[in-house]
Amino acid sequence: MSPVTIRDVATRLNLSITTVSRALDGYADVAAATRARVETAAREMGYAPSHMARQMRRQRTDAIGFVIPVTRKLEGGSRAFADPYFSEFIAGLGDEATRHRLDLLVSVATEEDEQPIYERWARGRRVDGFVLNRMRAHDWRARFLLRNSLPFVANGREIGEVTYPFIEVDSRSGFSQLVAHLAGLGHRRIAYIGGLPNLRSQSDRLSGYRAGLKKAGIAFDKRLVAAGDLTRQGGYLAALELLQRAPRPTALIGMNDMTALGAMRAANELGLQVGRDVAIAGFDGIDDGAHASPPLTTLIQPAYSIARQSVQMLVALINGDPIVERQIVLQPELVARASTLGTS
Amino acid sequence: MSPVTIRDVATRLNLSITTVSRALDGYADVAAATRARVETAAREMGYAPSHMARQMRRQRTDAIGFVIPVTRKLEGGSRAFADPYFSEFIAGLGDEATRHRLDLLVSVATEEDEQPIYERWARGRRVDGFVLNRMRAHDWRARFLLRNSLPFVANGREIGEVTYPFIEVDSRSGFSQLVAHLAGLGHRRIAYIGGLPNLRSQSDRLSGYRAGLKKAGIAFDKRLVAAGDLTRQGGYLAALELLQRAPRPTALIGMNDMTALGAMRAANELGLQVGRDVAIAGFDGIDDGAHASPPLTTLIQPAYSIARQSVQMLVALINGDPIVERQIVLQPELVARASTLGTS
DNA sequence: CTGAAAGCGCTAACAC
DNA sequence: GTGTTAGCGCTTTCAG
Repeated sequence: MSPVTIRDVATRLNLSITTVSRALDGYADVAAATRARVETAAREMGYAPSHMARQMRRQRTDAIGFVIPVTRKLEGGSRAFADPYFSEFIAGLGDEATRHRLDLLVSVATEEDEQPIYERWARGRRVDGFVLNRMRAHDWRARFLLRNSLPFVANGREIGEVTYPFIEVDSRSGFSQLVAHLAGLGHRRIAYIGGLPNLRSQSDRLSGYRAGLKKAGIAFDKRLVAAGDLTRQGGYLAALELLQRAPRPTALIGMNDMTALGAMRAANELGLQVGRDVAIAGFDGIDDGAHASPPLTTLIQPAYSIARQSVQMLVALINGDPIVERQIVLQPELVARASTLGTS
Repeated sequence: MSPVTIRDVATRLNLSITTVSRALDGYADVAAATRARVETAAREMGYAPSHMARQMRRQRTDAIGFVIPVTRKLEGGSRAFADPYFSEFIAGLGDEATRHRLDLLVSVATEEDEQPIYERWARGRRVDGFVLNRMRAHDWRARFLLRNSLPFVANGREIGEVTYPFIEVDSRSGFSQLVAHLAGLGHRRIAYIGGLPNLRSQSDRLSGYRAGLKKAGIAFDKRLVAAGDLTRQGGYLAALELLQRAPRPTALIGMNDMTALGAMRAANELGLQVGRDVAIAGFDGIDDGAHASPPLTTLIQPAYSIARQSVQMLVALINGDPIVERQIVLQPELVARASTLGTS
């Protein structure tokens, strides 16, 4: 059963394919009666325009691309994006893409093996545009796409002045707030578990942390800063070490929620009760944090709606429509829960 | 900077586009010298074949489609696939697709709004094949794709004899094992929190549960069966109710890990210590279970490798290659952890 | 209001 | 070994 083409419909109606095409596309210059006939026939014959032919003709793919970043492969070569932040993000991309009748192409890659994917999609003009996530301090992807004049929207941005459109969460101010929150609860030894040093957000968050300390009149102590890798495991390991130092930190901030959840686990294993013996907070606002025991204090960044907005901007970019705001900075929302408040 | 086409390369070299095409595709009947010239020129000019044109000509999209199932929308219209099982699954699909130089098209949909997506992809011939997940007892998708002769691989299968290729985890035997495990630990009042009744896996798992009870000489009590919806929240609510009944069940089995994790939360809130006061177990083997406190006893189903195998089968199907095993049934692996063993 | 014709960029028969 | 040609299925001028 080979698929029915526009030509089949035209033949059966003794019309030209032109007319069929226009009738179906809702052009005004088609007789109402003709349009009706065409529509009926098309439905009966199960005709749907070939996407390939259409995109070939219009030089548009009607697809956007997103490469899901993963920190590292798991044992056995397996590779999951363990961070639910991306689940929400993808749901947002998918929903908004569908609203614009766009398809979403995804791939999963570490920083090491992402390049071939971007090249394949870009050079083969597989997608009309990209959404970029987890921007690095210096990010070849932005330069590459700019050079190939492919539209993209970044979540976060590189260091320095930047002309491309982005949506960013002001994590500097967020972490400063978080420190203030903890200092307000009486904490003085507040540790920080960061991430990969080349991430833009790493420097932002760390500097927010330092700014918060300063404001609270607490001296920065670099021994209270540990490196994670944005995963639960990374947070776990870093916290395990931090919490066995003397004097022990009384509060721990994870660069993201997964890190903080890992830290909670470490605390548990060391027999410390989170919220009472040690305060722990994260950043992202993922569901798992809200459902952890105790529930995790965090800064919420609205992944779902950021994703949707990103797609909206991208669509405008692709269509050459004017964009109201090209560079958006959102404020994260501090949600204090039992992991720092101690009440359960 | 309009993209460079095969014609540009041909013109510059005074060759026909045919020769260029063949040189680049590695055909044997091209002079070595010519091939070298072509390759150099192509590289210099930054030529890459247009994917659109190529797929148009070959009548292949080189893409496969996967619709991520979500149980329901979250508040505010947001819609995340909260189940990390799918993160792993997608990573598997993505990796294997890449290995075959295929792209992965994804969308996120509830059972109510999935249909337009399948139709769009199928009718517009947007993908070469599909991977289906969370099969229902009666699943229109299988029938639809069969009717449109579009290749697909199912994870799980409908009720009754089925001719299409699938990969399935024998959850019936898994749940029977799980009950045996709990009965072996002395439990007699073992509750079960299920899912949506139309899911094939629901009936399988429930019947595995009943088989396990029977083997252990425990009478089935329908008051010990509650309905969840595969989400943490669903498990939480169901467990809350079950655990307040008298006599209280001493063990709880969740249809999947998310359900079990929700149940753990409910137990916590009721002041019950999981592993000591109540045993809880799930199914899936997601990372969150391993990292929960206490770690969750579960049946592991290898999402990542199932996904990869599915893609392999799909590729064979698409290419018309012979398939060694069309219908694969895997055994889940029981991993007993502290949530049932009580040791911490 | 409708139709003929030109291509989008590529591949694959089929000649030479 | 290389070139000519005919499309893949559609949209879009441009004529009628």
